Amino acid sequence: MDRMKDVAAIPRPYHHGDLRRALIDAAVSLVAEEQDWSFSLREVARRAGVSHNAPYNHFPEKRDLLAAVAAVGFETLRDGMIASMDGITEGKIVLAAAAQAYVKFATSNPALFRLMFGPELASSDGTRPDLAEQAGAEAKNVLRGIISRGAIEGAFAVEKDKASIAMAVLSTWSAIHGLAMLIVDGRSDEAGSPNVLVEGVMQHFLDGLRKR
Amino acid sequence: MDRMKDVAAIPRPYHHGDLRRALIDAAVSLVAEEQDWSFSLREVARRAGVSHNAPYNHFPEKRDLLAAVAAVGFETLRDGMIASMDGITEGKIVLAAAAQAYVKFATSNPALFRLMFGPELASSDGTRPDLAEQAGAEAKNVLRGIISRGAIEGAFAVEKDKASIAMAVLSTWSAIHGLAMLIVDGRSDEAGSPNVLVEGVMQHFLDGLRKR
DNA sequence: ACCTGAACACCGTTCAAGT
DNA sequence: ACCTGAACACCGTTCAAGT
Repeated sequence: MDRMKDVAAIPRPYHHGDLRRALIDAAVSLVAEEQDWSFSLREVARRAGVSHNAPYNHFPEKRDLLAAVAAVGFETLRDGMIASMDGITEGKIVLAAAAQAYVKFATSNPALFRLMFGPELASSDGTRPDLAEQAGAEAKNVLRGIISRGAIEGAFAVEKDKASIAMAVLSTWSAIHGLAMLIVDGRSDEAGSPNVLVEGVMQHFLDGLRKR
Repeated sequence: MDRMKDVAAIPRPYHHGDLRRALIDAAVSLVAEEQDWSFSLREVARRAGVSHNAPYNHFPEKRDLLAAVAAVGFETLRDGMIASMDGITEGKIVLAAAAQAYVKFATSNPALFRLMFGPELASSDGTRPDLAEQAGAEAKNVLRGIISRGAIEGAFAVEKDKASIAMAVLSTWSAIHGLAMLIVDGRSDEAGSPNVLVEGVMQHFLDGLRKR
């Protein structure tokens, strides 16, 4: 993520070495700094030290640059989830770890998280750039892997058929994603650190809000 | 500049009758039409038939107009939830009905829903305009009411103390809100209508993903 | 192929002035 | 108190031209 140093050292030729990369890096920084992606494309170009429409050689529209930023975010999110599961075998604990990583990512990168799931990436015709579409599926796939394995090993009360697993994945993702969103949006005014809240939600989710 | 011939022979007076209301109405329509709130304040003014900076007499910034739009949305959401519960007494069914209303609102007004929970309403100093802050608490309060009553009546396995109920409310809200967001964002590619998905999630949530 | 500079049609916001 | 018009400093995007 920090490959900006070597670029600055070299005297800039007419053709930027890797402008595409530099633009994405600048945009990622701007999202983090301003907690927002309302910055102008011209500002991104300024940061990269190029003219205000050099970006158009690499991204047809501002939206496409944002999609590339989102893709970086999805990679980081997926990597974080996978790393959090390392060495854990028990189904529910793997799930809890992944949930913690998910919410941790969201609270650490609130604006990026919102951008990743926002509508800004959709084009006018409703389609999403491939980059973001594909990248977005990855976090879900990690959850799917956990649920599938849990179902097969009997850790969860989920049938092994595809539809049941898909529904269980959606339910699980909803709970985690909703919590992350509410925290990021400042709508969770309960006391307690994110970790505690994740624990609480996963507890309710795994045990159910049923009467015993 | 184009002082149009008054169609209905009603000469528009220098002072608009209720410009504030007209601006909010125009903005609500624009959010629905464009599925987006990137429209300009000038466009809103045009729709209301006033000069491009008449709005500043009623809203210090564009953001404040959007906050008023969000507040309208929160009222509608709350009303929908309350109406859906009408006549139902059994705890879990009340909860399911409210969840359906919540997701129904989101899928019927995707852009408005996103605006309501988005960061666009927060002012630069991080505070949210009172309008949206207060309105946003209402949907949550409806859920709190359901959970509280369910806890007292023993419908849910939730302790009656304040902290337990607060946590249960957050868990429930997370599951419903997350599902709504994922559907609205087009990230739920499971087959099935929203209603079926809500049912599935509530089922998992109430029964728990535990091994029986 | 990649980048620049001028140009176009917009914005949000401010300000002095009108009613 | 509420509204207007001109003005300012911006945008995103297009285009012809440079390397």
